[in-house]
Amino acid sequence: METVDCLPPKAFRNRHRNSTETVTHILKKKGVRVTQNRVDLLDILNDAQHPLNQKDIEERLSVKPDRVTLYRNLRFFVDHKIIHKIEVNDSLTSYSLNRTFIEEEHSEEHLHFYCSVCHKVICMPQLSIKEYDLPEGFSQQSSKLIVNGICNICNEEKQEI
Amino acid sequence: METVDCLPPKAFRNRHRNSTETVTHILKKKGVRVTQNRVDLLDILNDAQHPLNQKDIEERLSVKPDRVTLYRNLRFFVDHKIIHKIEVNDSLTSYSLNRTFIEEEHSEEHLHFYCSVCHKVICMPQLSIKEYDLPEGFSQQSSKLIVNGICNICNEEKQEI
DNA sequence: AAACATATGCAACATTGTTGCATATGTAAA
DNA sequence: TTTACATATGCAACAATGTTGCATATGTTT
Repeated sequence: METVDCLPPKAFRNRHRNSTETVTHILKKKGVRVTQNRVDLLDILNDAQHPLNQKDIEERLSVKPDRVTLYRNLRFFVDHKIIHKIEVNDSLTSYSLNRTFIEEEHSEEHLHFYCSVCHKVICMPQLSIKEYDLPEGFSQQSSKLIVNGICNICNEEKQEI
Repeated sequence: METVDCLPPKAFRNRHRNSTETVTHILKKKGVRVTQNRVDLLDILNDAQHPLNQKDIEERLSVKPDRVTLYRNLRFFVDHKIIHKIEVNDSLTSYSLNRTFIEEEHSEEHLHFYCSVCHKVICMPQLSIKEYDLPEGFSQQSSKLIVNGICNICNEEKQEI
């Protein structure tokens, strides 16, 4: 079972003043090259409070690398399990830092919430995906659960109107 | 909560000799135009024992309509809730006839299994998606659960080797 | 500082989704 | 059955995203 944990634990968030340091540490630990593009990309994902899609990331990059480079680095990080890919729907894929890698602790596969109003993806590591009794002969490798709905912030705004 | 039921109930499968008749009936009941393209498309989905992707469908069509027409009709049927769209992952979308529409009965949203060996999507209407207690303020509209693994047939074949 | 493996940018192409528009076809009314 | 009209279709074209090959730039190790 693949492990996923996309929200920064509080302890972790406060411990590191300098995101770039942390991110560089991750890359070195993994034994891959530390380049500006990669550090920038991971910095952004490290700072994010929820998963970001490729556009979100591009918007936040001060120095924009070639589209292909960003694409390749995202794939590279996914392959190296440094970031986690969340396929929300046909046309939306989000990415988040895989913090289990840093924390050396494991969390179950969990639910991802997609707000149909603000289109944010919200990671809910506290909600593990429940088990299902598959029919005889079927074996499970991984699972993904996307819940569509309205998030707390958009629900509040709706009330105010 | 959207209702989904992709596998033909046995009673239903045996009742109709002529798929085209059934399919024409569906279109008429919905009050939309009955065209050859649409009947062919629904025929294929009606005959299928598991959800099909656009390529699967194209392969089975004896008379191939324009790519755009197939695309438009798939979207049209999804909008009219005649077929159900299953977004398996980034690059794979499958479609299945929405039999709840014919049967006038409802089933909960359920699990879809994706076999990583044969790449088939298998519908498991007997496994309803379990409920989750979302955090305060979040409301749920729909959900989708894709379980990746190895299906019964591919597991059997693995044993034989 | 040199040597080498790898990351990057660029050009190019593939796939899928999408729109506009002229023509063909299904359907309902005469 | 024919006519009239709304809608479905095919075609051309374009957008977004994913992907590869290759020359050049950069990082890492010695």
